[in-house]
Amino acid sequence: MDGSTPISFMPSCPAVPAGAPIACDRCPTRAASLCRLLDRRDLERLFPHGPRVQLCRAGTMLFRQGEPVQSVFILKSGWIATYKLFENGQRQIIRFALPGDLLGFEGSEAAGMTCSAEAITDVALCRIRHSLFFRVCTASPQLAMSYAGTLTREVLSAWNHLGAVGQQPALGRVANLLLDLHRRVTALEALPDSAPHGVHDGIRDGIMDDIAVPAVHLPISQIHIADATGLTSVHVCRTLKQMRAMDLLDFQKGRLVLLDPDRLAEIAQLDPDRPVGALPPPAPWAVA
Amino acid sequence: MDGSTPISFMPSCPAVPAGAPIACDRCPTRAASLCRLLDRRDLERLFPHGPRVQLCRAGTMLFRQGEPVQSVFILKSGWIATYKLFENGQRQIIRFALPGDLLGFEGSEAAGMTCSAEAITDVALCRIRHSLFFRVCTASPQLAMSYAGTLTREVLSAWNHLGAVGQQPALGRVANLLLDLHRRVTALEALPDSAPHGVHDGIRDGIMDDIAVPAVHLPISQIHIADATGLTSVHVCRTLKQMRAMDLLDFQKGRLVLLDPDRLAEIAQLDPDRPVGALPPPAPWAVA
DNA sequence: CGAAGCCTTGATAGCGGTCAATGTTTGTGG
DNA sequence: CCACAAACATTGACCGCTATCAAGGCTTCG
Repeated sequence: MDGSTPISFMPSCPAVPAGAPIACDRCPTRAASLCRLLDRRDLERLFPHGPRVQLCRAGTMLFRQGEPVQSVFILKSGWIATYKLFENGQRQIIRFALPGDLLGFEGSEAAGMTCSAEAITDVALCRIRHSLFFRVCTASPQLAMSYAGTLTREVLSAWNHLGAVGQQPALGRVANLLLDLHRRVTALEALPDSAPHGVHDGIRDGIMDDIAVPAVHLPISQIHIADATGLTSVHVCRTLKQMRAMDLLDFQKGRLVLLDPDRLAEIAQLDPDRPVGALPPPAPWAVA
Repeated sequence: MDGSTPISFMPSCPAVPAGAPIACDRCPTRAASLCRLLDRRDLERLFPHGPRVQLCRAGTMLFRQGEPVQSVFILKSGWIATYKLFENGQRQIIRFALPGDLLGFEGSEAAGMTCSAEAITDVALCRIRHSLFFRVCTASPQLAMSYAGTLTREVLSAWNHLGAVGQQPALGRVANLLLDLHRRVTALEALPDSAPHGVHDGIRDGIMDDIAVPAVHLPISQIHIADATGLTSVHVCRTLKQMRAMDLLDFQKGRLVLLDPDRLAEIAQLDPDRPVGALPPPAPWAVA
């Protein structure tokens, strides 16, 4: 591969013009511990010609259920949904990937990819061939354990999701999902050099609280919520209406405002905080 | 720690009398790739005084939701269920751990354990302190990647489970679960030196098939199935009855017979095969 | 301005939950 | 060996949460 050759593996994915390569310590978001742990040697092995970023438009399929395993992706900006399709035409959204998250490990040699991935917004991501990624991981225990940490967080998240979908009524499921997304978006925005993905308005509401209630932007529709929670969009609409009436939260046009976080947390029964960026200590070079 | 000191971290867990320590390459089951990859040096670090096995009675809690993270367990024999409890008293079984499976990574420093684990049958397991486990993994990239492989399989399993619970009706959920367990038990029994955990009867049924239909033993109740699938035990009972009437499968008193695997697979829409023991190439010493 | 996609709302129906009673199995102690 | 209790399985009656169907409104975009 030549450093000046633009990568283009999908028609609707215009490659970034191969100019100044975007180094990973200039990563717009550092949510993924991977980003924190990749040292220069790792980087050189992963990106022999400098890391490059691909851009994809909203709606692009990054991979499809059943395809052979090929690449892992580090999401740099934008949102991606992974989901399973069923024969009756329904789909289950498995997870929402946010900037810093890792994708492409949702398969095995034997079975191929078990999910499809679709860009919800325009996205930018780094693509790494599986073979290369695993070779580098195998050579760097720190990186391997960082990868393991990422996987662990995905498992915990999946189990939380499973608990909500399996045992909670509509109200709890929606609360669980929105609270989780809110937490993640907020954590992203708190990162030092993050691009402003969310809208902070500092709205004050009727609640007798001395702190402003911030609104965050979630680029998802009620249909996404429905497919993620195992409900129908019609019922999600009714549930959101109910939550508004209960002064729990307000979600309209992608604007989420938590009106009563405490009561919401009780309803959602979300796992306690999993700090997004705090788990592994940052590598020495990343501290500077 | 002295090699002759029996480990006893739970009242109802009689420690194995410290006799000949059970080496990991004598592992009764080798489902976990971890077991395959642990080389002698790893073993010595993990078990400075020789690996030992603890026995626990059915019903023992191995860890509880909210507890601080302490130990990792490699299950040697028996079944364990991990689950989340909700405030309304319901529980969601997250997964069934079978011999060879790894437990104890279901938490983080920040949040503690996010699940509880209870022995369904009498079990035997190796306990490893977290700090030690991660130290050894960090020192051995192969082991770290093996750990990552285990985590990946857990993620894929969780996502499959999530898809079933989120989008499939009762029939599909039960089919999905039983098919998955059947596959795993069968894979275990196929291992060279596995203890006979299942009952092979080679029953021939009305189906015009030239191979006998084997029955496997699943040590779970309809209540377990209900808690895992997000149904009630009453409805699981009805669903099993229906499946019997449809000549799909027969599950009674822990005896599972698949009568029509093809139709079942279609109903379950389970992910394609994830070979349990086949993923990582066995370490050289394990081949002998 | 028309089309497409999403949101909203109402009416109706069904899957699966709840409640309750009974049967079956297993284990324990007399 | 029997009595009894506990846990699980089974069945029926009834109900509620959520799906389905359908129609109309709102935005966005070409």
